[in-house]
Amino acid sequence: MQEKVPVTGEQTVLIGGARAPRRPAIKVEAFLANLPMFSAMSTEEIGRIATGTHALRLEKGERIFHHGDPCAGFHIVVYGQVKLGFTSPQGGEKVVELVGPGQTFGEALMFLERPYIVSAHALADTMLLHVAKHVVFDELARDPVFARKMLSGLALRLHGLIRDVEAYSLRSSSERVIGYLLREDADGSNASSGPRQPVLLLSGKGVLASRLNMTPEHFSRVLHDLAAAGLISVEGKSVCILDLERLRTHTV
Amino acid sequence: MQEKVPVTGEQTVLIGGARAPRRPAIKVEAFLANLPMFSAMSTEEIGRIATGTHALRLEKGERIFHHGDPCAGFHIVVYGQVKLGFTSPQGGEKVVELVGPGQTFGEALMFLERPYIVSAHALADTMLLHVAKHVVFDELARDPVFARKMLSGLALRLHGLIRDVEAYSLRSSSERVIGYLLREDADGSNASSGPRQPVLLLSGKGVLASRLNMTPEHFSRVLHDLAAAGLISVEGKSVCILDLERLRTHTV
DNA sequence: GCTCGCATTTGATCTGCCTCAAGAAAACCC
DNA sequence: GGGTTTTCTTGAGGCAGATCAAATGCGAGC
Repeated sequence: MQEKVPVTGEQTVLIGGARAPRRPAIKVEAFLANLPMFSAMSTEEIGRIATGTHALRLEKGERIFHHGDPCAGFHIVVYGQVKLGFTSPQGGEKVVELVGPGQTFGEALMFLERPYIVSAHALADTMLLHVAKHVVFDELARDPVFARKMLSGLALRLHGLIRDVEAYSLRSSSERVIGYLLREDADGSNASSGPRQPVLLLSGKGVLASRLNMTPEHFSRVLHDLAAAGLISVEGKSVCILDLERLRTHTV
Repeated sequence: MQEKVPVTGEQTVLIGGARAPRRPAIKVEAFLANLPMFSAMSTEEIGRIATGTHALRLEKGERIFHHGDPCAGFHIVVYGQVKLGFTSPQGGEKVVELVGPGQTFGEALMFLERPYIVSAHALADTMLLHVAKHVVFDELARDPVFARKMLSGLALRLHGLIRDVEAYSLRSSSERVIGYLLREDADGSNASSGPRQPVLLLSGKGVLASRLNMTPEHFSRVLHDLAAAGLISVEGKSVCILDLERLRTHTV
């Protein structure tokens, strides 16, 4: 079950609970203040947000919310990983988004009086902060800068989703895999110089395959083919890009 | 070429231009004030928005903006129809969205400092209002209610896009067609009672097929099959739903 | 280390949808 | 109105990727 930890004032939350000393503690205010969304806020404002925030700790596999649940606020990942996805009537699942530390999810739905259309599960032991709708709305009414950041946030999400739609509709599955690898590669420590670092696949290949809209079998084959063509090498969750240029221009 | 009509103060714009008397005239302020987005605004505020608004008239097929163009504001459709889509390097096109009268497009991109990723074309003779970014931003800084509406608007768009992703990834093409017909049917005059009105397909079947992520050929076949099953009847752009219940539960 | 359960790979086959091609029907345009 | 262009339909065949099934690898718990 989810463990709810109400957080007010300057309270410190021990990540993982007070009796597990190896897990680090965080100050909710400090954590919030470091997110882009809240970065321009005064201590006082952050304090007000923290008032409506509580921590959630989830074990691997636990459900955060489900298709049809009402939305009472949005979530921030402190550590761990969350998958958002829908389930088809026939039992199939499609992962829409993977959310990692420092990222948020569920903001958009706060503004629509509708239940969730996707469900969220923890893919690993995960800590979340849940920020209640009403403190967000209060702050939006008070702070135009915050409103602007919120708008940028949603716009960015929209942009990503449109890119996904593009990928799903006019790219082949190997192109989607390549696109994913290149993006992860660029996001990682391979900004420009030095020896190439391998790309670490976050989460299992099955989940990733679903995120890329293909079956695990097909994903495995695509990876195999790219390796056979000498473009990458795969070792467990670690993928080395052997020939960036050829990978970029690879067809079929 | 596009015809730009700067609009300030209480100016009246003759839709279609002053020398085409059969086309109705609109007052920009009045038109803006009737949009949900601006509905709560005072006359003064609407006036400020109108300051940054100009009218555009386009002929069928004309391009409004293109992949890569910078974004200077957002558009509102007064009459006509606009398609948003991307073009693949291999020449293929995918329609992401069809936008009709009273609807807006391009708001999201105002908040990202990035060029358009889709292009927009008029599918019919179309009149648009273009609202410049800066008047929107000024108003956002001044009016939290407007900010809230803008956020709702983006959230709604996001919601629709997620539904599309769901449809693309775990529905078959006939299910997408059925979903489209049912949605159009519900949006139209068939709220609940009376004899069933036929659904009018907006825009050509080719465009619609692309919107639903399938080839025109396949779309034609699906329509044919549904008609053969006695669920609908098709006559040009007019589709009659003969058996709503069976259509809802139709498989394959 | 060993065993169990799950994730991943590999192989064989199937199918939904696309492609190409050609005919029919509208829509457009002097 | 009649010819031209565009859109829509119909047919035949092909392919990317799904499905089903089985083998293999691998980490967690003991």
